[in-house]
Amino acid sequence: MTQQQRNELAELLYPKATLTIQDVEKMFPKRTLPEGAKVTRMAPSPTGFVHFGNLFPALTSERLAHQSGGVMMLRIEDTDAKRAVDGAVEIIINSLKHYNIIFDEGATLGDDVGNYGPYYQSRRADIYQAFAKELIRKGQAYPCFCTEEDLEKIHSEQEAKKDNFGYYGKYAKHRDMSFEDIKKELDAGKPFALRFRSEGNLNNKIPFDDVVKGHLEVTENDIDHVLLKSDGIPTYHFAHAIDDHFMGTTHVIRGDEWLSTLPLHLQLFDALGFERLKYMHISPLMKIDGESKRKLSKRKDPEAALTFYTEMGYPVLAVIDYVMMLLNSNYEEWRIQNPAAPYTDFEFKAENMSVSGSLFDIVKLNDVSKNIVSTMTAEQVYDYVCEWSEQYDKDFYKLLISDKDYAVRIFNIGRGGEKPRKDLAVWSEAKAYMGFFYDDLYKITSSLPENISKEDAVTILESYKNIYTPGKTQEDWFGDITKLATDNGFAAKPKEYKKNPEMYKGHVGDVSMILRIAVSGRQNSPDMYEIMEILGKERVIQRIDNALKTL
RNA sequence: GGCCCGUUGGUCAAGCGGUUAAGACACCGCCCUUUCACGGCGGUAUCAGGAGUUCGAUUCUCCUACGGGUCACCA
Repeated sequence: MTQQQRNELAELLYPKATLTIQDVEKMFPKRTLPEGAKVTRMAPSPTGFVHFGNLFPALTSERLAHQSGGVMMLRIEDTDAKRAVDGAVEIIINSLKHYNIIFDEGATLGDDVGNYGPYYQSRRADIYQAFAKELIRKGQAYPCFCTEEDLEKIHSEQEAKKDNFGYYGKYAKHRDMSFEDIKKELDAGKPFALRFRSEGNLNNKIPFDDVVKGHLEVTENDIDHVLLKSDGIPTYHFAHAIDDHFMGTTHVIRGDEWLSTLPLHLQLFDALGFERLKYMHISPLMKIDGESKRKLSKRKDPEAALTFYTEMGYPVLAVIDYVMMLLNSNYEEWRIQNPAAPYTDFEFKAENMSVSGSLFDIVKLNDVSKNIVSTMTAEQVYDYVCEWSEQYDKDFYKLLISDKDYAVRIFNIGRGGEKPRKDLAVWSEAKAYMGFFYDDLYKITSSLPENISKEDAVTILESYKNIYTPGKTQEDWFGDITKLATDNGFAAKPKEYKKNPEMYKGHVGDVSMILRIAVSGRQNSPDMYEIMEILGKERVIQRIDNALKTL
């Protein structure tokens, strides 16, 4: 084909695309940012599902951009109309916002924000086509008239011959069509896709330095990938090259499933005359499934959905901390030294990122969460539990807001000080933890331990009713219980009992247990003294009476 | 199958030629303790295998095994 014909072909193929590359260059001036500022982006397709794994590149992008005085963009990759879901963009923005990931630029629920838009790829067709035409003129792209069936046939032929899959070499039948033949197909109204004319060779390796993975050696790409689909909309690869170039992205942060198409992307940047960008490929989050590991799956694993964490009531900061720990190996150490510092104080470094994929460990998440919750004030915990229950447990919510002071006092048990209680990991556990404080939820669910007779229990409860006086110091309060123990043949200290078990019915702990079961309805509870102080005399007596009837 | 990446205790991992191979979670034991939780102390447990380079390999090279990813007009 002559240069003349190629020029003509470009017009023939995309007659409506009048934008030139000079126009595009004028549309997107270079960014002026401080030295070292990173420009990152999140580029989801609008499928309406935000995966837990999406948090990894998202948080990485956010931290790197914002801690360097850079910019983080949201670009919607809606080039595949089949996959688009209504309301998906809203879900993406809101879910990420929930995890403190806020975009400086890009798609919003209203108008785009920023000077490098549109940030919806479906609205950038003319931009892509300007470059497509340029590639056609340079002989680096050509139309392919294969139908879906044609491509399937090629695929099965390759399967049979055990050849590599793809549109390349002898399988690329439209690669060298003459101008006249192309014209004939076009005149016949045949749809076409625009393919990249790859000069790559499988025998050549491309050395490449990934910011996370380090030095890699990838094989050149020899497949003539589709650049523009038959509807004139680009594939991801072509859009990625053009958008990230003109939007001024400095670091492309994405999952490492993209590593295999990296050679194509590099090729495209070269062909378009763009300077190559820095890439950070992040390993996927894995999950153990029987004997083997696999990617955390949207279909099989409920914890893959971001909504799972909201429903369970994981504190946002706990989830962020857990992700940060997996992302940067020294984050956990930093957190131990700075238990209450905001995570944004931590210096996030690409070189501390893990090269291989890690297993999702919900037990660890729970531990992280307990630590986070233990640093909160009672008031904060109250607010979070209210926020959660308003949505997921309305009855409990009503109880909580009916008397805020009461609830805050409950959450305050064991809180603050050097060694705070670490009991709550998720808000959904709150009800089981402290529900018994509310008469509606109080119920004796535990029977007496075997070593305590019913008679003793009755005697002790009856006597305690007469003794109990609120407002004492904890010391005096416990003195009463100790006396009750010794008066009834129980040892004052567990150690005395252990020394001479035959001399006693039990020890003071057993006496406490009787009261605990009566007052809280169960064998485990936070500090009894504080519980009684919060419940107040009337409720305590009521419950003892109830226990007397029930036991 | 081709191509690419990876492999330190059950999990997350530090390590970047010479270490008693950190730390955290989990587990077990002891201590503290009126229950639970917390906390303290201690313990079990790891360099996938094989060659090579080296005075010396967890660290470097190669091979094997295993695991993962990917091979669309999806992103």
